[in-house]
Amino acid sequence: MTCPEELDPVRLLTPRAREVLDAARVVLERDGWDTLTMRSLADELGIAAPSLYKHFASKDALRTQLIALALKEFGEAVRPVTGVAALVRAYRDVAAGHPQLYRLATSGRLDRDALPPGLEDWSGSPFLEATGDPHRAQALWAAAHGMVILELDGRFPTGSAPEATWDELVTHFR
Amino acid sequence: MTCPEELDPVRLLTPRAREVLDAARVVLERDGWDTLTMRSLADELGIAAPSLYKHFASKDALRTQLIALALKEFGEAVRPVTGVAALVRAYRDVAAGHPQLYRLATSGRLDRDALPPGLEDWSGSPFLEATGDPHRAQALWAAAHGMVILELDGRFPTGSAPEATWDELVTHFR
DNA sequence: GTCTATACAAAGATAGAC
DNA sequence: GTCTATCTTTGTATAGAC
Repeated sequence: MTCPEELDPVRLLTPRAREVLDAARVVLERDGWDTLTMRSLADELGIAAPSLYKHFASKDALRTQLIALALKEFGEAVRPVTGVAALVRAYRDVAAGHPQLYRLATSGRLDRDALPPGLEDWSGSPFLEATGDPHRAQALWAAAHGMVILELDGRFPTGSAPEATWDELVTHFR
Repeated sequence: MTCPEELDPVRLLTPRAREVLDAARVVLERDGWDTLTMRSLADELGIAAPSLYKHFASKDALRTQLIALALKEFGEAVRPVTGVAALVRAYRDVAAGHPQLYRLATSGRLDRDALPPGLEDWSGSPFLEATGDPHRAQALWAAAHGMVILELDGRFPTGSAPEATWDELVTHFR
């Protein structure tokens, strides 16, 4: 289930810029955002660092594109499912599959003006559809995010949250 | 309600090191961790940056002390309350009162070997007491953390989570 | 415990040629 | 679109005197 054409953040990029973006994802997942440098990204592509500035004006512009791409893909990943339990399961899985991208897209302030208008809402709308109520949707999303991010950061004493904890969460919202 | 003496991370610091730590909190809340530098911290104290290394071996050592201090203080803040609703309320309030310290203490990996043994568990134990079950406690903590961190980061469309969303969360766990 | 001076490293970004 | 060369800034940390 793909996102509407007008929300697709990649649609205005040149082919080469998309290649750069793809390489950035690889480096991001390998190293994390803080240690992704314009140099390491250039190395991944086999070019010199200054060449990147022909495709993205700054590292921050690249970051914005990655976040927009994440909103699109995460939204697409959870959209096909039905019901709270399946939604939470899909949300957890897609985050676990792209941990650094998830972290980048969901942590810290968000520069909404730099995103395609409507993309953020579209990305979160599956929670509204699954719960049928805005506040319930927000609470479920926040709870799922809390579980995911604590699990990614290894914050649960056992190392990762037991299935029983996830089950507990789903039960409360069903 | 204070934490047990043997868990207090400050107990081994010199008086001057505590002053440095206090100044670090001020700078942290003002600027955030990423832009807290040894120079800005020294400026706050009115001394030269290299002088700080007489009190803390590295910036990372300072970070560890701040995190330990946060676990202690957050644990103390929520301990006196009784019941899920009051716990969640207290948790939200203490985080909102020290947003940067909360972020530092709860985001990213945690170097558990550098903390006083037992402090992390002690800090989280109010959730166990309020719910009476380990998985339920974990789920409630994760949900509360998700709400708090998304609120601190301005991730809810309205800017902060509506009271109705917090109420929704509490209702599910009561 | 504080200072000055300085080393050392890393990162973002620009200029201008090809 | 890519290169080389370079600028500029910033930050952690050490050495050694006072």
